[in-house]
Amino acid sequence: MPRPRFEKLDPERRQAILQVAVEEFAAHGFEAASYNRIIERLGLSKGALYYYFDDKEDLYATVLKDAVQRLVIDVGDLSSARDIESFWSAFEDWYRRSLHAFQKEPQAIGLARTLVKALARGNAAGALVSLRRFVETCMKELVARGQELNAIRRDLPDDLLTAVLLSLEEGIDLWLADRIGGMTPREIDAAAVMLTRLYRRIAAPEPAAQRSPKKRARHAPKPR
Amino acid sequence: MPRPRFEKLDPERRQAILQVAVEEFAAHGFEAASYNRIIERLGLSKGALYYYFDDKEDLYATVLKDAVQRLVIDVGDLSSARDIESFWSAFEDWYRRSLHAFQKEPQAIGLARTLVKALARGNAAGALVSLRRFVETCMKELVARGQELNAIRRDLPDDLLTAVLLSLEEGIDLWLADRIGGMTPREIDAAAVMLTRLYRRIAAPEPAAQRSPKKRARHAPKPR
Amino acid sequence: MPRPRFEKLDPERRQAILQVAVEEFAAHGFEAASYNRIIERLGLSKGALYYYFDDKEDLYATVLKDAVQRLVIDVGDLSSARDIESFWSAFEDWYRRSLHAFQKEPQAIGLARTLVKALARGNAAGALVSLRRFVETCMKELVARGQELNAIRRDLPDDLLTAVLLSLEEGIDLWLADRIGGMTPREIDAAAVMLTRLYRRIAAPEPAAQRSPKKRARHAPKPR
Amino acid sequence: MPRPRFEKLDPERRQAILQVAVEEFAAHGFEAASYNRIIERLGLSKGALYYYFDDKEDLYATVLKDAVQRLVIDVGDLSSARDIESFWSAFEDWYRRSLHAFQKEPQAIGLARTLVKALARGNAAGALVSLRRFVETCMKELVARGQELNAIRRDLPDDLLTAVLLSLEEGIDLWLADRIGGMTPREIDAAAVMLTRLYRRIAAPEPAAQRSPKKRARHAPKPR
DNA sequence: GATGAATGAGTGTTCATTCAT
DNA sequence: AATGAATGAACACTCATTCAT
Repeated sequence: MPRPRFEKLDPERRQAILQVAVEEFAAHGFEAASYNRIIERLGLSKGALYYYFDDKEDLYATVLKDAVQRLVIDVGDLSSARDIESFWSAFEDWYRRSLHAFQKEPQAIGLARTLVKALARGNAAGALVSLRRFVETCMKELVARGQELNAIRRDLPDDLLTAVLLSLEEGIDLWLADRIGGMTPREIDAAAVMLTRLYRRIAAPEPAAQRSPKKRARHAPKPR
Repeated sequence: MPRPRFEKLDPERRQAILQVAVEEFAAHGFEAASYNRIIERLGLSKGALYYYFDDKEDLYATVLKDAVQRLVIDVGDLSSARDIESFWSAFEDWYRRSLHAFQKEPQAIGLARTLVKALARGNAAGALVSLRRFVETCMKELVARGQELNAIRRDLPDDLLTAVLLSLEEGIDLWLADRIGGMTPREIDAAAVMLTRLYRRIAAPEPAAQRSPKKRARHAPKPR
Repeated sequence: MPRPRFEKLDPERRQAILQVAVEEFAAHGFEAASYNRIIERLGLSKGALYYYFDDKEDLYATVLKDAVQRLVIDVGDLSSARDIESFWSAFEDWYRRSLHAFQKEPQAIGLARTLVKALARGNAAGALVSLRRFVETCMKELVARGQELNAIRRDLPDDLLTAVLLSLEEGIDLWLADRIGGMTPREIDAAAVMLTRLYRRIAAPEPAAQRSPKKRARHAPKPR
Repeated sequence: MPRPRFEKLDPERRQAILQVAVEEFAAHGFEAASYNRIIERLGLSKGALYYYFDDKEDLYATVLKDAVQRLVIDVGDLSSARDIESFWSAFEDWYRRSLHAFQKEPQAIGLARTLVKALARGNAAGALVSLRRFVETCMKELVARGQELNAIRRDLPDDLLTAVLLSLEEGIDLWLADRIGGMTPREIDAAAVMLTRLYRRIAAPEPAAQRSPKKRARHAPKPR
């Protein structure tokens, strides 16, 4: 399903194909992207791309997987965190490195924005399935680790927390897309701090236990 | 521009048309929705729908406007708030009433999710323009009022705050879409409280001034 | 065929209908003109125009006939001409008066341009037939009278002469359309003179007999 | 833009396509011609013609360019003319050769008639642009050369002269369309002479200087 | 007399995909 | 291994015209 002999292509050609595909998918999303347009822009024959990829979806999945591999490297460090602050500073560190990576290919941000929608499609039947599993796994591990350390709340339904974090990412990406290209390294560092705090705001546990119980009761009766 | 003689149709027929259109747009978003499919599912002839609507966009705008009128009633109460807590409790109240309204037609939540994307299209030239202006105005007034009362932060770039709030709404809608249909009134009340707190988390000002400055400095160096 | 009860309408309403129709046909020609657009712009019901006119073609024919009646008044004076010069000066006089008439409704020039093409259509089956006969008759009489007086050549096949004169009119109309609106009465008089001379150039007999016979023989052996 | 891989088709097939397209465009003009009808008459699938041509306009432009290349060969000889008579006899010579060429594919005359209208369309944005430039250049050079030699008048506004010459061509083409197919070579030679004289009548300078000034004044007061 | 809802074939164009070579 | 010609359903949208009321 993924891609049979695409791997054997010389890397240069391979990159060229992925590059054009990234642009198309980033600009229009999966559904509205045109396989034909990609082929045309690449200047290769109609059958050629079908020789490398089963499908529009297969190409999309490949593009995504490639981008993920290049950009979202080493999320794993988070597992070394030992308390709340070290968890979030590890997150911030990873996020900062990610932003720097993204700055080098800003159109990949557009790609990331399409991800959520594409994975949500019920018909993500083919090649996207494994990618979705991968993303979900990463997410779950990150959340689980955070919850272990009391860095991430437990009071929200799991899928709501997930949905909210993903959509937050989407909104941030939308905002970043137009700006990251023109940012200085300094500004990117600052953005990483600022945006991490956004994630933390959403994800952190209720302050209840740490503050006076009265106060919490006053303005935020517990859900459910 | 909006819709010429559609108003005069007997309400039953009118609702039937809007109902099918809502389903299509909610399921696929504006771009991917098929005017043809709507016609087909309604069982009427090709030109018939064009007799009522100028355009695919016109139909979409009509569907949206109709939904907005039925569902997003009286946001205005927020302006009566006098301090932070009354602002958020007014918000919560409005949100709860909205959720109850949405429960009666759960597919409208899908519609709402398409809104942001559709309005973002630069070419929202025709019938959507006034709707976009309306939504933007509402949003701005709400934020402005909140900031006046110190209920909403001022430290984020305006457009980032907007983007984040809108995407949060999208994520919540996605989560709600599958669930709201089966909720009891009680559960809806609880959800309103819980979700309002999510918005508040994102939107509230930094606690800095109210707490000991050291604490803030420890885990959240100010952005920029 | 022509139009059943359209005549009974109060003149104001009648003129309004014709006015809009003129604009549409002048702007797009018969084929590309849209009956629907005319109806829409008039703001009346779909069936209404079909109540007055059998057909798109019927409306077009009516519009033309009306314009002809208002604008091409009294060509008849030409028959009073007694020699070559008086023929052409009568022509010039008529042409000048026509131009002044056209200046008051410049869009009618656009209409005139569509005439030739529309009449040429083999399928001018319906209402256009009588109009075509009328135009042809006028033309024939004018040419016949001119030939009687030796003001118009006899050496060309009849239909070629006709075709050439009509197309000349078309070219001139095309040129006039953009300009006549902004002309002073003086300029219109001058244009009438200039343009009459164009028609005369094409239509006048070969100078042969009046000049030395050698010259003619040298460069223009008679056709057929 | 023009046509990508259409050139590589085996000439037979290529000609078949162009032939059908010529017929359609010649019969209806660009706007009213139906791309669908062409496809249908060719018996190929919907997308097939779009494989060869970007557009309806692209097909039309291709058809025109092809016809121009085969038919309007070597206008250039006119530049060798040294005086009035040699200018017009060169013109006549070129015209005769053109007519002989046209006789072999009489429907191309219908095509030529559509040319002017199509080029006049303001939106001749795409493939037609270069063709329009070519035609305009030819025309301008011809007129300029004629004026240099005093073979062509200078007393008319440029655009009027152009409009009149083009429309004359249109009228002549209309007349020729039905007849050229059945003409003998002899008749074609005669027609070339006759028609050249028509062009000359329109285009030649006023005889003023050669005759007594009184005479001219009598029947033709100068325009403007 | 007059309406206006309805028709359905038509327009040009794009789509992802297949398959004989 | 690779091509590129071909497909045909789908797209949004317009057309002149009809007919029950």
